[in-house]
Amino acid sequence: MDIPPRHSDHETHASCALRSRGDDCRFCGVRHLSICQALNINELDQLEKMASDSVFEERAVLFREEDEVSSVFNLTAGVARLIRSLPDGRRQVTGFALPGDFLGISLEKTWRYTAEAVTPLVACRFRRSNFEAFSEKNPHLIKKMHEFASQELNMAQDHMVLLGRLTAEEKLASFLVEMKKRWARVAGHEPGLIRLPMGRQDIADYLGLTIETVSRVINQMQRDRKLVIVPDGVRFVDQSYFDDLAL
Amino acid sequence: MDIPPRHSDHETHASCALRSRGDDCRFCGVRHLSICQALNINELDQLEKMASDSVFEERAVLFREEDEVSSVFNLTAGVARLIRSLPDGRRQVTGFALPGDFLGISLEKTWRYTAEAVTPLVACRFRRSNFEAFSEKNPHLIKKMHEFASQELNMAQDHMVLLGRLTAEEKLASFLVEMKKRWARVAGHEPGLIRLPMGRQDIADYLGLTIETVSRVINQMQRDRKLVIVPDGVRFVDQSYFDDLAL
DNA sequence: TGTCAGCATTGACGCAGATCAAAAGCGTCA
DNA sequence: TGACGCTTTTGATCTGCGTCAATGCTGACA
Repeated sequence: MDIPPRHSDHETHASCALRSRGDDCRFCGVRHLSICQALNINELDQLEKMASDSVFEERAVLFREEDEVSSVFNLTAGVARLIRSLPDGRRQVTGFALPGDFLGISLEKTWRYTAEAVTPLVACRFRRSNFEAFSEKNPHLIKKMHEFASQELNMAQDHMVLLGRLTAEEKLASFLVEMKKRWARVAGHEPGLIRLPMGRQDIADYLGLTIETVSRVINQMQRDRKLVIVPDGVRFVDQSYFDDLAL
Repeated sequence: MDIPPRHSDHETHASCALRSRGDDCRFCGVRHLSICQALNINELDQLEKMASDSVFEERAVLFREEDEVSSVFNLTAGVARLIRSLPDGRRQVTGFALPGDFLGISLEKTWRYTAEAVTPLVACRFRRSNFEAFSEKNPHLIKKMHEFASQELNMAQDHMVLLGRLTAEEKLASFLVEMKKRWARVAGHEPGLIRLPMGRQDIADYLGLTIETVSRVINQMQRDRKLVIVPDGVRFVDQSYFDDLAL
């Protein structure tokens, strides 16, 4: 796969999501979002020596549920879906990983979910053994990882409320508001366009709905002039409608 | 509230669930289950000096969502429900805390859920500031807390699958199997009786169902000779039925 | 420029579980 | 012992979302 060159005209455009570490952590575009924020320049240098950039094309599998955790990843560009599957094929997307997100926070031996690239994707990769040894020597990195895990736990609990108690309309509204906030964090400002690189099926599996219901609800929102559907995302027309409905 | 005396005849009986630390962490009945397992005798001594036993009666609130985290808790006896509420009164029980569980693992400033005693309850209580200072000096405690948080994150992800993708019957089966496993861990052996100290409404709010559906499904299971309903719990008759259905 | 494959959308219909309502247990206390 | 309050159970009915099926859209490639 070819990595397109960097652009600066539009931070949130798909082709620009591919920013890599560029072999120097000091200039990493997602450092301030990632666990690396816990490290000083020296530690960053050390960590950098263990890192390698990994590139995945769309649909590529980063790792599978039950696989041994041989590497951990710091996402620098692109989007991944995190999936738990049932034996009969039912799927639950437990989350979407965005730039700055860390995969392997739990330091367990085997992965508990599958990660697949939703878009072309770049990740800063560490061998698990190296990373664990490094974190062992840097307690404030562990602390930071714990903070990240706590944050994830919060999001997981929010998601339980969504799955257990919200209507289809509320689920969609919450999802769109969540994506808006998360992209804002990545871009550093509120985006006009809410990028939705994942397909309707992924959204359905994230929200505990069917693809038909997702489609119906979003299109109804468009008919009701709450949003407009654009290629690769949506644009809010009536922000307060979403604020009122979202979790 | 009076704390009934200790019994030894039946570990899982309600009245015996009230075992406290007894002012000496070394003899704590839940040490091997709790984060304290990370500590050696010296550290345990130090921590003990900061601990105080807190007793809550049934229905008492340990803390509320949004409250400042002034204390953290190590549950030594009893059961608590952890609740997130929506403005309109809808509730999601995000979990049940059993002896050995730690409340406040995330070290955040405010609680993200409400905790209420389902049964009379004893918890080992630490002032947050003390506990945080202590953990700062004991990296392996942080590591252990991170392990516990990771474990919770796993359970949360399991629960997302349950909420998003399982049928009512599968949800109930999964819940009962989960409670059986958790009580087994606390008791140190597989209990014949699966204690369910929480009411039907709590179970419904945990599983994303209504109380009527919970009641119907459990009673149907009894009619189908899969289990028998007894005071304060259930007893499996057809274990393989549950193993097949559960997540 | 046409064909094809993979989504997404739309419509008709069905059903699992919600809602509404009533009755039955069951522990507490006078 | 009986009355009260709370929880659970059961029944009847409704409905939000799933299921099934067809059609439309878009981008890739010949």
